[in-house]
Amino acid sequence: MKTIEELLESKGIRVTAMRLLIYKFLTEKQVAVRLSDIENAFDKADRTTLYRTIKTFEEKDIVHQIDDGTGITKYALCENGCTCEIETDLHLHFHCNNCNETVCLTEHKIPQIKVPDGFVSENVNLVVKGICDKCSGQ
Amino acid sequence: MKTIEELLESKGIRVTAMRLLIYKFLTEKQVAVRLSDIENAFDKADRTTLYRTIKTFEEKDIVHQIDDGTGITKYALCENGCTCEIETDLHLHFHCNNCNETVCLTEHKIPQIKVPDGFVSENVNLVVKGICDKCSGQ
DNA sequence: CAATAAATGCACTTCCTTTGCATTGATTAT
DNA sequence: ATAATCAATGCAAAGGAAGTGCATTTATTG
Repeated sequence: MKTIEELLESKGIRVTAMRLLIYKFLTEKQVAVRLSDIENAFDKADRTTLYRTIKTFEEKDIVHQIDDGTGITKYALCENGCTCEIETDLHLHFHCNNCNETVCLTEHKIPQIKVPDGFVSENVNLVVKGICDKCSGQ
Repeated sequence: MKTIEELLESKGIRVTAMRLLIYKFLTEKQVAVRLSDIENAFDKADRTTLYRTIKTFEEKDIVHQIDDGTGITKYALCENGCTCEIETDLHLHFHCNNCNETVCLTEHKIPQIKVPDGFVSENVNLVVKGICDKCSGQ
């Protein structure tokens, strides 16, 4: 089990207090977060720093973007064996229409999608919408 | 084969010159269009009109929204037997990473997606990304 | 033809994203 | 250690897209 410091270094980015905090914040969140969520969690920090930190994380394959159809980009660390950094990996995300939260369903893989002749599939983005386990359990 | 006028009337919206032009523009386009694409095509018209026209079309199930991951909402008429107006219909869109265009693959249906216990699937948004037939053929 | 309602146009606002530039902080070489 | 260098941060502002309020025009109905 790597420390966060070791992980950041292994990805080739410098370890800073801000980056450690943001990484820790992401690990604690069980859902995909918007930039504004991070802003609210770190009042002191400038949004530009948060924005650029997330962008750096994204470039270094520490987080991945999620477009869940709300129109606002969300980000998530993938925890258990998710290989989002691989171009051909099959993402699967669930967006709850009730609580408006989006989660990574890393254990549920996407079946192979067939495309017409001439089309080359490189990546698949799949967002299932509905009611999440927390909301349906009520 | 209905005329555009008849189609609009059957959907319960008034026929106006602007709406006919926009509808015609959409039928001629083989790809999903952004609002700004329509703006560029109709310099004279105000963007609010175009915006509201598209919204009206959307409400009346004439066009449907596509979220292809570019962060910009796109719209498309679905031509052959697409039943996008049905909530549970399985949309499938292809986004080309080369020419940046998004097309409706109406003939290719999405397989059933399994979600974990407690989750209720209501809708699925699937975007396959890669190289489209036009770009791969070169 | 008058009254009513919808469609259009203009102005403005808001939200999110992105960039430029100065400043601070950390790293490397002398 | 100290200077030089480069990355990280903070502040300000710009840009783009989406959405709203209100006045005006256009079409429909009585």
